[in-house]
Amino acid sequence: MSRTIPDPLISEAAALIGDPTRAAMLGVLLDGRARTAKELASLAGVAPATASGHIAKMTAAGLVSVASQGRHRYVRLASAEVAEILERLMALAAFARPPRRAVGAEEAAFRHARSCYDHFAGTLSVELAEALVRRDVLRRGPDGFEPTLHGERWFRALGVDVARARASSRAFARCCLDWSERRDHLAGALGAALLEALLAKGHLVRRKDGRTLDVPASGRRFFAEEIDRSPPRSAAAGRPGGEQPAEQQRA
Amino acid sequence: MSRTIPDPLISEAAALIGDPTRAAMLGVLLDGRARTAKELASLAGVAPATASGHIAKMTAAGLVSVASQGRHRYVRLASAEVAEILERLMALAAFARPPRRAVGAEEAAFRHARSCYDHFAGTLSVELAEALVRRDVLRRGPDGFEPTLHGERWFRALGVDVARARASSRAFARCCLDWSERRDHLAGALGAALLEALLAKGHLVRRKDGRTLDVPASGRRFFAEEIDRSPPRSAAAGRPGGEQPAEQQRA
DNA sequence: CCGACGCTTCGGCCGCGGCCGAAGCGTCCC
DNA sequence: GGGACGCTTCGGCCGCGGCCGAAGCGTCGG
Repeated sequence: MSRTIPDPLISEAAALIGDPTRAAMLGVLLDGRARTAKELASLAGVAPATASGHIAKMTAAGLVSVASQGRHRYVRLASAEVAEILERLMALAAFARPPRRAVGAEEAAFRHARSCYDHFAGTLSVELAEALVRRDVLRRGPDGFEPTLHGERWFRALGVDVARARASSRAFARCCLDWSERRDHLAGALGAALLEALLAKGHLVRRKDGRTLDVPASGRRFFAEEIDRSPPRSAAAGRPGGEQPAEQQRA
Repeated sequence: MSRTIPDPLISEAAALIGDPTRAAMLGVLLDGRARTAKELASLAGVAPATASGHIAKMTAAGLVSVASQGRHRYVRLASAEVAEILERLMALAAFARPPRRAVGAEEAAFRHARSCYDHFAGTLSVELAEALVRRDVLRRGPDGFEPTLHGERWFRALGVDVARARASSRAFARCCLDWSERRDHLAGALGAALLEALLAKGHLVRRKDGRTLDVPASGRRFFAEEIDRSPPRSAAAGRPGGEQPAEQQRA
């Protein structure tokens, strides 16, 4: 019997992602930053020659894009779509396998606040997005979220250039499903601008390696303020401050 | 340097999907129907022994689930999440590669109306979902769509048991991004019930093989009626980015 | 009870593809 | 110009994993 239309399409990209070395590289790139080929090689634990081959393949398949700059070649994820697929694959694996062991402080922090490609993800980001919807800063629209007029002021007050984000060629304010939370948070150009602003204001701080975002005191104040400003939606919603309350999920 | 947390998680599932034979099987299962191991073997073009091994691996990883029934073992996709990841991978491949050749009638029909796991997808489904939103039958809510009170009547008139869909353990009315359209359509328990009802009423007819859905005369009348009942939204419905030439409106 | 059938397990074959070191090319900086 | 550095290409090694046929187990039906 003839195979139906879609199969070779599916397997191509998946086979690329499926190699552990390439997956490690993509995992690194998930923070949205660009990396040189050598950096990726050492982070993934292979020789530069090997990494080079991987990068070439992933570029051809549209998973990553490369920018030459001097004698360096900077590699980054090709698009937010790629990032989202990677996040979903993580979600799949996390729920298919048993929860293994209790989560450590490292992983708790990672689930709490991290960067996903170029925007803000994790428990805290989901709570923020939901609070913004309750406060009528954001509304759900046909293409994800949409800031209200009142909401545009909120973003501007944070230092986000809403007009520039809207003018961007990419989706303006998509919603992105969080793998650890299974709830939406703000992505797209506006999400990226928001993360940028939160970093600039020092409410979030990137760790040097990895995607985990630390939440310093000023950030804890900020999020507590913004999230609690609206009627609590349920008993469990609170606790934005602590970054390692042994967030044990699922028995 | 130590690899960051997520990599092995990502590559596991992806490696499974990445094998062409397994991808072929998953592609077949994307129509939501359960298949016996032998059927899958012949559809994927391998010996039963080979297929058996693949099925075991995919089951362990939570990609498919198996139900023994007499001497048959029925295989189906494990969840709507898996189906969505597969659809997204297709989208990625379709946009990374050039459109290759002009789309044939086969593929045009496939893009127009097909089943995606257990719900209705394709151009027509996207148009229907958007029309239902315009007519206030559906609204966008925090977890995808939500039927209005008036909308519940609409669904019931079609023979959809809304209360049962809502009681189901799975997500009630998620929105699912269409790979060929890049726009949302109705998924989740309500989406599944809707497809069921449309098939029962004869507005859609499954082809024996593959996921393409044919739209007989009664269905064409139904969709024309339901979609046109609201003001047209704009001249060109699609995003300018991915133009599909000759989206022939099947006869 | 026996044969047909569906499925799985086992053993062995084989090829694809990841890996590296060495060599080559381009860029930068002294 | 020369050397250090980043990256790529090439050749060759090697192991993982997909594939099959044969054999074994369970189920169904006459």
